[in-house]
Amino acid sequence: MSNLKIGALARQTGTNAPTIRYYEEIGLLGSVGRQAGNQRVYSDTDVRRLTFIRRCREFGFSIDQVRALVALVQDPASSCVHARDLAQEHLIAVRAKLTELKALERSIAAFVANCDASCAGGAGPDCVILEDLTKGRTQTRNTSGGRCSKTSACS
Amino acid sequence: MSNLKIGALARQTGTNAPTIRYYEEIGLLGSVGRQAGNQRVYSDTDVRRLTFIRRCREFGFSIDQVRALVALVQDPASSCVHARDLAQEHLIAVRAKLTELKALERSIAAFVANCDASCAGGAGPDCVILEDLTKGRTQTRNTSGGRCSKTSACS
DNA sequence: CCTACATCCTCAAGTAACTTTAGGTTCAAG
DNA sequence: CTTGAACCTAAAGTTACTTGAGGATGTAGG
Repeated sequence: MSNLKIGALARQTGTNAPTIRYYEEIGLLGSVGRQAGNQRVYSDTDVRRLTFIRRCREFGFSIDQVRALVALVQDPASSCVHARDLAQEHLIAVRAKLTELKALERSIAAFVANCDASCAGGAGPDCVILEDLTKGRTQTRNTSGGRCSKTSACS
Repeated sequence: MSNLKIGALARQTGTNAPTIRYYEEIGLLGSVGRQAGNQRVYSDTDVRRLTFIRRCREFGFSIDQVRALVALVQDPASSCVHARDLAQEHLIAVRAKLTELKALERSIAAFVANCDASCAGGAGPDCVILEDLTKGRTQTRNTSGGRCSKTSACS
């Protein structure tokens, strides 16, 4: 019953105002009340609903998944076990992404380390590290055999 | 000098043919030769270049960053230290994302665990776990106090 | 040589989840 | 009563592609 305008709702939920309008447009927020001057008015219910939506989005759920979750919360006949299952499914995806990202982190770190070790100041076209990228996986290479090393720069 | 057609190049580099055409369109692949019948022909140089691009993309570099890296490799006056710096910058972003994702994983896992512990079979609207999502951070709650628990389902 | 059929071509539109821009109205303060 | 912040709608832009339509070309078998 706080009767917020869109700016206040935006601040309370950490959402941009256009995003809030967008959520309304795609039917995530249901119908919203209006003031005399056609400006949107939001209630506590709306605050809770948008908070829920934002949290789900932070959790990495897609808009469609959030739509399902919102329906779930609204529907008296639904079971929260369903929500659990959605979350479980999503957890698996997150863990896969996590694994990928870890591998990525190692690769880039290795790339940077290789640059530091064997390619300081070398020229682009002859750089052995850049060359690696055009071939197989970037991997730790022996620092001594490079064409451009600290002791023999290639430019 | 292998004179590949787009399909072969696609297979060799793990790229869809339309994506290759798209890269050409946005200027990532430069100008490509054509056969008599107007079909694209690719050389070993193209294979290397596309491989480089794909690897960079796998590394999570944006198209614009890849464009910079490609220019870097092409430019005889450039230094590979520049590439290192781009990578270093990207590494920081990846690590930030990694941290976020780890927190996310913990949150979702906690959510699922909470569901299992205190909300099995409960109805959506009354589910304390779903309710959590509309409030503060999801956190470990005491399993005994929930309104819908294994021993007292709420539907 | 002719017929399938795979592969290629271009151009246009679709995708997710918003953000940005343009041009105009309304509200709150002084 | 005026000024400036906040609001409104509608449309286009963003990223990195993917998908689809409709037609041309290349190749293998008969």
